[in-house]
Amino acid sequence: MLVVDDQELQRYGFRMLLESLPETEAVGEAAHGAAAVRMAAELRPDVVLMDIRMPGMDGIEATRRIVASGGRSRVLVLTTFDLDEYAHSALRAGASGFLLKDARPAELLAGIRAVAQGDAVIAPALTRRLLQEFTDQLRPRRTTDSAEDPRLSQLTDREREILIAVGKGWTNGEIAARFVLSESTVKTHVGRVLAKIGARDRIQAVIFAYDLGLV
Amino acid sequence: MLVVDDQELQRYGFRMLLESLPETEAVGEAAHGAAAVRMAAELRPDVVLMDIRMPGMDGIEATRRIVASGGRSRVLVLTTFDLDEYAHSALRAGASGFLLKDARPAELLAGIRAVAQGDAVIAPALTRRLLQEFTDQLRPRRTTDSAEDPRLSQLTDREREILIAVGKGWTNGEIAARFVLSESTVKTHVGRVLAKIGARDRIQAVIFAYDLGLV
DNA sequence: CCGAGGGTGGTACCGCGGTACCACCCTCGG
DNA sequence: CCGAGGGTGGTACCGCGGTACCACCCTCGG
Repeated sequence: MLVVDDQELQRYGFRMLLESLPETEAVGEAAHGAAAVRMAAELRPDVVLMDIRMPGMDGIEATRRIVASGGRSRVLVLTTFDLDEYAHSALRAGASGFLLKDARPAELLAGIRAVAQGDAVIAPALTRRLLQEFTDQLRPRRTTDSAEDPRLSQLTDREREILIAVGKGWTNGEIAARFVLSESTVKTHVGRVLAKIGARDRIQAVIFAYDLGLV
Repeated sequence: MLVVDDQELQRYGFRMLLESLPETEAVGEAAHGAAAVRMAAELRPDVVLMDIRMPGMDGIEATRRIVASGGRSRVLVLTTFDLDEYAHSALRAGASGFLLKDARPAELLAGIRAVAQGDAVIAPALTRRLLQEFTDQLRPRRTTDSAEDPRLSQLTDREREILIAVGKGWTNGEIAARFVLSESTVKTHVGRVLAKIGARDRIQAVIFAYDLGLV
């Protein structure tokens, strides 16, 4: 276990909390990122409690280096700020968790245990946003983009469906089969889609659909 | 608060746990998805505790409908299985949380509180995988993919150039003009590219190029 | 020196894609 | 009630895309 924070009082608080746990062995301390990276390499702690805002190398960069070093250490970022930017950066840097310092001790301890076991934890307030983004990426974008690109908003619902099908690489015949239409109808729809979005052929429609994230 | 589970004993357990909370008011119960959807519409509970495996309409579908109905109800999925499939489906269906039934009561309660407040919770064991996928999606694809996809490495330099040109939506004639080739030659190259990457037509080649980040 | 493989070019042929029309039905708002 | 617009379906026609061949040249390694 390694506690990284530039404020001594804060380190002291964590230390007290951690030493109350039966399973926690030694606790190392570091006051800034560079020291954290060095001590993580020496002590090889299971878990590193990492503050973000620190003079010199910040917690994000320190996390990146510790994770990149390939050791078994897992980093749990603890910060007073619930800013999205920080959380994102921390998670991209390879942190196994992101909690707020104002979490109750029980939550904090549960989080530490989870990270020690190889799981991950994220503060509930952040989980919602993360989930939001995640599902946004999974599900096809909706009305938001339609407003962004005037060409898309010209399309009727049916035409939009057809465009997405074209974007998936389906032939007119396949689209006809899946939508239970005649191929003529599909051709008509595709033709109108091409005209409206200003595409020369369905290939440019595919590119258009990809660029707008429809597929 | 609405508890949805096909096992009466399980519902009883949750009920006992929930009624011990000061902030919890009434608790409704449903034994299958259809009843859950109906009761959610009537009772308008803050939180719905949803089991996945149930006879008839399962928890995923019930979640989808409750969320789609636009009410204020938030769904916390509770299941004995930590299978990725379930979790993904549940989250895509719009669930605000996904916890395992074997979580300790304190975690469960914390999860319910978080969801009631509009936050989201995910079981630590799942968070790790979700994070993994999330960060995988965030980072841009680069040269690594060339090595990753064996189909790309089969292409000669010329064929790769052609593939990229196809991905830009150029016709054979345009490619011929820009590369100062005959259209026949372009056709030959395109044909070989399609064969090597296993594409039916140039449209699927375009999609292939996009998916690999070539364009 | 020779063979393999990549790059180029050609011919012949078919089919799907795309355009240009037209027509009919349904729904909905003026 | 009627007209507009969306959805559907059809015919006719052309051209590009794709396949199946074949051929020739160049480079490079055995």
